[in-house]
Amino acid sequence: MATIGKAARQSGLSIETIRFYERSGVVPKPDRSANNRRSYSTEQIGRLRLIRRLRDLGFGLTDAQVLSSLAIAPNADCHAVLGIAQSHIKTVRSKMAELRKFEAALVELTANCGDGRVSCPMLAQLCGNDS
Amino acid sequence: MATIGKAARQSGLSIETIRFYERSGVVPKPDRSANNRRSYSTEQIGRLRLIRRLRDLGFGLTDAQVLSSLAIAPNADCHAVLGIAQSHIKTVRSKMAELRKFEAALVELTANCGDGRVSCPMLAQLCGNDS
DNA sequence: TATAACTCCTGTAGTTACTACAGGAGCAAG
DNA sequence: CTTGCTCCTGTAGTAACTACAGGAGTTATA
Repeated sequence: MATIGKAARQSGLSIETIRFYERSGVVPKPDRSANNRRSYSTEQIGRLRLIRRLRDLGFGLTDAQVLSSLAIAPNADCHAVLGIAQSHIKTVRSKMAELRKFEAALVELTANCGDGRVSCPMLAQLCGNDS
Repeated sequence: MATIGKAARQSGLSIETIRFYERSGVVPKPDRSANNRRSYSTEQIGRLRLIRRLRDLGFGLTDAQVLSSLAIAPNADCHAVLGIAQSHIKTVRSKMAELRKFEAALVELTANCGDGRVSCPMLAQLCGNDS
């Protein structure tokens, strides 16, 4: 059984984040030791580490909570996992598409910019009346 | 001079968003008509529309505020505009790189998933102790 | 043994960029 | 005279933390 500091070091999360996860129900409340300190088992630390990895992959906390629950279920439903993961892949791809559009527009807008003229062609173009 | 509803329709922002921009100092407070209603000039509506377009390009509100101020300055400093825009392009590109990493990892993790096995290879891999 | 340094506790407020009310008021049409 | 439209202020909620304040217990050193 480890203190929250050790759990933080071993999971890669901060102490504050672990307390926040507990407060918002992402992980179950751990036991408390005699002096009211939180006490984590290796399984619980593993769960925290899994959640950190899922977050590192861009999953939302809700997904991370569901997936980490599925991970400890004895007969984890792989199809449910796959569904969440594929939906997340779709989200990631549509965000990438959005960013690509941003980039193209920005590169075009700034193409004529900064050549020493007084008024800015980028803002001039964006100030136009047509949508 | 237009009401906030008209300003919203003409700028593409919602009424609530315009009030929020005013509250947080992104745009200056407009005049009020006799019955305490906000009253917008065409210049102010243009500024709101510019801010919406900058937001649509992914600029943060702080950048949008600075850029929309530069837009109405008589001798707008094009280099300042260019600096903000290029910094934003960098941000967009690094976010894209991050998403590409997410996508690659997710595709790999889910490659062996969902073939009817009982335990999930994706979660099994993420539960590992290394890293 | 005293004290300094460290970790832990609870609770609250701040971040970004809004969105969604609650509760009220002025104004026009039926 | 009531219904409906727009407007007003103010507050609270969203995602996922982060950063304290203020206090208490624990450990290391002088």
